Amino acid sequence: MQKESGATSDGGADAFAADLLRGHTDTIVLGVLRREDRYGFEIYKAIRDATGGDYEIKEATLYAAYRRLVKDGLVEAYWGDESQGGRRKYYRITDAGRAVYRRNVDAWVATRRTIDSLLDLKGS
Amino acid sequence: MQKESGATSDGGADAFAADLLRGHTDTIVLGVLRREDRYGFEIYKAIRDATGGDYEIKEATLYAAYRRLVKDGLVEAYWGDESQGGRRKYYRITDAGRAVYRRNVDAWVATRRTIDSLLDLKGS
DNA sequence: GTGCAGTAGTTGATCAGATACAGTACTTGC
DNA sequence: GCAAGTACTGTATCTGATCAACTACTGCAC
Repeated sequence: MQKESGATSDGGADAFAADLLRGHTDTIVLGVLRREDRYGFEIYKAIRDATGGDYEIKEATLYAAYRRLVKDGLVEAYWGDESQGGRRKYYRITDAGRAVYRRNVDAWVATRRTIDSLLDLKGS
Repeated sequence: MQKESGATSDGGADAFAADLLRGHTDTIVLGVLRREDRYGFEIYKAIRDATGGDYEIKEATLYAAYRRLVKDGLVEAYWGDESQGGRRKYYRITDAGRAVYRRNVDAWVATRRTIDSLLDLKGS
């Protein structure tokens, strides 16, 4: 964060730092997959669109997250129908993934409360 | 994050990952200093106590943050009265620091909203 | 029919923040 | 005297995010 905090300088309208979501990427991906299987690029677009486009998790970041999630057994990957040409790798959340997701949501709620209290923010 | 996500394994009661606050440390420190000057260890204790003790930002993390904030001109450091023995380095927030703090709080609110919507959390 | 934009996936190098670990130095209580 | 707590600092390492590049296919405009 604070890449732009040259304090007196800096060009004002900084599209808010993506670093602020750091650590939550895995949970966000699990959250998207919780409803239905999706392929990588689709998840990328879903996240980008869900935030009105002013925010995106970079592709490289997401593909790294997929690798991590597969390695940890939280999601499973399988290739989609390639007859149409463009290959698509789909991801499916596992039971272990759902369990971790629930725990991470709880952790997020706790984190949110912690930061809010440290910044003296009560409601929105 | 997810250091403990051995999925099927892992010992359950993981005190929530400090990594989740990653990127917010500077803002939290500025938030503490916004009211009055404090010395390093005092800020550490304030954060630790404010979260009921189940969470802490490690000393090394905070001292690294202080260095960063001073370097960026967001806080100023000065040595306290050493006649009493124990040396204490106090930190004072600058005008630039207050400006960055306000911007970062806005960024945090936006981030919070973004994650909430991605995780389908409406209220608390 | 070539080039370009968009879709889709992937990798290697690098950066920065958080942490572990280790250390210095002083104070207080036993 | 010595252990525990206060207070500050530096170095090394880990990890997640990002950049920059790459492969490969599709569809469209020129």
